[in-house]
Amino acid sequence: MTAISIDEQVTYLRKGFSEMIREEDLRERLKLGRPLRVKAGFDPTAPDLHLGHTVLLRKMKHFQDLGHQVIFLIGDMTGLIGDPTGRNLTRPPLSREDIDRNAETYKSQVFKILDPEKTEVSFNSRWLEGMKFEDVIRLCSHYTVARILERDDFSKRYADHTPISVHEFLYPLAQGYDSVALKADVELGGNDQKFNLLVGRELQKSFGQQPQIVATVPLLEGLDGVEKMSKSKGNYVGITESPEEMFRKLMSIGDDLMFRYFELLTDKTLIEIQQYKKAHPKETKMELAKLIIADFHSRADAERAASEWVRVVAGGEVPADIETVSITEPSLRIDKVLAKAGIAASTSDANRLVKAGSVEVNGQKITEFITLAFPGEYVIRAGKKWKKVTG
RNA sequence: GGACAGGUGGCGGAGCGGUCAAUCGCAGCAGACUGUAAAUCUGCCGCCCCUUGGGGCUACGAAGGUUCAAAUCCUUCCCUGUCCA
Repeated sequence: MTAISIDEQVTYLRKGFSEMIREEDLRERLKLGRPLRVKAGFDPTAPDLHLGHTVLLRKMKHFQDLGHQVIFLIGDMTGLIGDPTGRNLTRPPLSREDIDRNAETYKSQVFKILDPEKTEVSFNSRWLEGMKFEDVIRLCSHYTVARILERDDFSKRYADHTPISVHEFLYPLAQGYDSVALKADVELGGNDQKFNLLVGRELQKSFGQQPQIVATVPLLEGLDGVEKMSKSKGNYVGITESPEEMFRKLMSIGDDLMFRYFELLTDKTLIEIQQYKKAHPKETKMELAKLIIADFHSRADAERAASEWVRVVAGGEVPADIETVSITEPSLRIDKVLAKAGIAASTSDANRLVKAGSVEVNGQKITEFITLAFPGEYVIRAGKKWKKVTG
């Protein structure tokens, strides 16, 4: 990897970024011939990583492929503030316990993509926690309110009369200071992080360092194809999910979105993706799902998930891995069973499902409030939810 | 510190003493359709009880109060925004 030319390195790294500030700087930095310190910060809000995170992780991996040092920074301290990016409301701050637990989850998951040998895991509380109020004031003096307000979500919220708490202004400064503390050469982040990343450049200059190169990846749209993929929106595919679950979720995306996923989540070239556009959309989508799943499980798992999907969703047959719920009562009316098994949110909800004629017991559609006797075993379905109930 | 405006279901947003579990839009769920999805159409969309239609309970920032009756009126408090200082 060391023999590779600067041009080749830049070409390899540039692919997949939506913006790089500035490519000339990266070129210069690479000429130093030492491993670059490549930082990417993660807010410890998501207990599980999802495909949206992997767009960035894949780029981090590319730096590692070229021998650079990646710093996986967990923003445990800034998590206490709550990143205002992309929010039109103030985020609720996380508790210390939440943050610690989430951070551990991160660590256990990122190495599905990153090379542990070339990854340094760091926490920004290491330097932020010890700062005195005086230090904070001094840090704040490096930046002006007008410049902070340049950030579009702040100015939008301000214009919309949506509250902005003063502490939220500290977020970009803290994140920028992380780059100073880490002496970062490069910082990677999502498009929405551009402002914060640029603050890092400014602060590094203030602190007498060479400003970091900033590179941003596009934000991955969630399964709905509209909002960005996020845990809280529920439109995500978690990287620890089962192959079957991933398959089902990926097959539910819109046709346009699948090409976007090909581009950002697989190693297929743009030319190959063009070819896919001519193929059958369903077959293509299945291929996409298999490719993605193979990254986190195995090719065999992916194939298995595919055939399971064909059997269950296309064929309407009973899924292989349905959850079993046990009932202790000697007999229970169907609406109670639905609620108890988690198929319906409440018995009222179960009521509606029965009346809507969407409940099946052992393959038979039911229209009346039958009572199930236990001990016994029933396979119950309503919509896409299946449960096996025993007692 | 002062003056004004406002806080309604996951979100947006009606209602302004009874007919309000609360119009409507979005989101969500289910059914039909299909190449999976989307789109479209239909139904549902607080909780509990009996049930193909009813009954009860809890809700409209919080707490009190007026009234036969309040999301709707009064008081205090909390929160948000705007303008002035």
